[in-house]
Amino acid sequence: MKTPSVHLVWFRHDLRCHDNEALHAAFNAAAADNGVVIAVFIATAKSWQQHHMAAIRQDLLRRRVKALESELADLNIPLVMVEGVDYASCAKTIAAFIPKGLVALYAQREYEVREQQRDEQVSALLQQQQIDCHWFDRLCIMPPGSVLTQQGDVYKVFTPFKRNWLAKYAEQGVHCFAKPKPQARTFTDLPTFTVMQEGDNSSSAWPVAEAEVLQQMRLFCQQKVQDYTLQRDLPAVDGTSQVSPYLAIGVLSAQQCVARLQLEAGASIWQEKSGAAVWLSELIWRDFYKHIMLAFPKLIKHKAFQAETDLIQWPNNAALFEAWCQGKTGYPIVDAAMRQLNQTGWMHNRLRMITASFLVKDLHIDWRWGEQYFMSKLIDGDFAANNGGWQWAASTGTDAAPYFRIFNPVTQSQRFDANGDFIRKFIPELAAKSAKDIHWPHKPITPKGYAAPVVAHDQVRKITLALFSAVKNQENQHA
DNA sequence: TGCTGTTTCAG
DNA sequence: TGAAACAGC
Repeated sequence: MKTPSVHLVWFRHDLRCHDNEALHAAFNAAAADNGVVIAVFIATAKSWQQHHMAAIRQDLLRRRVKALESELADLNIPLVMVEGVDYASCAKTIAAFIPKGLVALYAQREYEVREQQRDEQVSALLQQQQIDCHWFDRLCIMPPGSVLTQQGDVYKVFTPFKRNWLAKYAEQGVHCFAKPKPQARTFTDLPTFTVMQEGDNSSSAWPVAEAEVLQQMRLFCQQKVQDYTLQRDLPAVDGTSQVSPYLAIGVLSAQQCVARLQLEAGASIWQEKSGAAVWLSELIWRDFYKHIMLAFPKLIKHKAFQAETDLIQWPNNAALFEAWCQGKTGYPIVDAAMRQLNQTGWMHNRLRMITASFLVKDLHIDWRWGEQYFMSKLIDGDFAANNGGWQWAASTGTDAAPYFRIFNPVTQSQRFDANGDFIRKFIPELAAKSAKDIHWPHKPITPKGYAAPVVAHDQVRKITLALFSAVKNQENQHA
């Protein structure tokens, strides 16, 4: 019997069967030439380590790949799970793996520098052997390059980007690809390979079955999104979608989120400040930061978008950094937030802004220290979103908060955790404090077991203003 | 999705 | 007296 043509889907950050364009295209091609579809995932622990990927995120990834294996098996697609090394060796791994009859590879494109290099190497290698590569731009809702100013430039400011994005969306909507039907034949003549290792199960609180994840997103769109505008800011309330870990590894696509939102919320997505519009806005931020990252590779090298802010000499006091990491700064909302991160691998977005502002503008520590720490702990750690968020908070980014926007951690705490419920949950030392006193528990004295404030906010904020205005003035003089 | 110090004005 | 508005950082 003749060897069938083989179509290989390479799963990376699109670990799903629904709305997977690469998988969909491979199916169509196999149907056309009477071939078969197979799939591969390559674990690259060394690269993940280099990128400071959190252990809990690595575990989520490995658990998800195992679940994907059985979901693909229902479609008669074998998923080969290889324990590789790093991005640089992926071409070698694939070369060693190439099955008999392979005619094409299908994958979703990624925009970080090393990921692009990896894909170029794989492209070159397969081209030598007359194997086609098909790359798909499905990581963003609107692919990079499709949302540009009238001059053809990449937007550097979010609001006009969003306006243009929404106009495109109004015009063309979003398309989702159906989950393929099981293929009639399957391919069993797989090469030998190093089997992927299991994770440490640290992410077990997060389900990984595709159906369950989809259901969570749908329930959010049905039941919670209408209250999102206000509820999303309260860390004590379960008012956010909680889909970020799944978007980060592609159990869900952002397109699926928008399509479902449209279905449930209808025209209210066009209504300013409706929950649907605000949640959609968050998804547009996700696109915005990815577009910016691709257009400005210096961001991947951890350079500040606003170059002059890299002239600031951050004191980088190691003891203060340690206090921040451990949640022992003496500022309850900051400490509760950091403990939530350390204990659960996730932090509420409002708290990400507060803790980031505090690290940079109260403790005077380089935002890159915080960026890396977040990556090393977050289950949803995504370079573009994390870097974008940090540069926004640190006032070094494109369309960032102005440098003089310095959060007062006590005011923020009073406003967004008014009863102190969130603080009490993560700081048992303060459990007895009243709603009034819990935000600043140091009067008349700091409770036993809780940290004294490591800095005085009203003093350090003035130093921040001076640090920034010095480099801004320098900039003006050069100009 | 800012804070702070100051001014203004109704009551 | 305190809410609201405002300007500057």
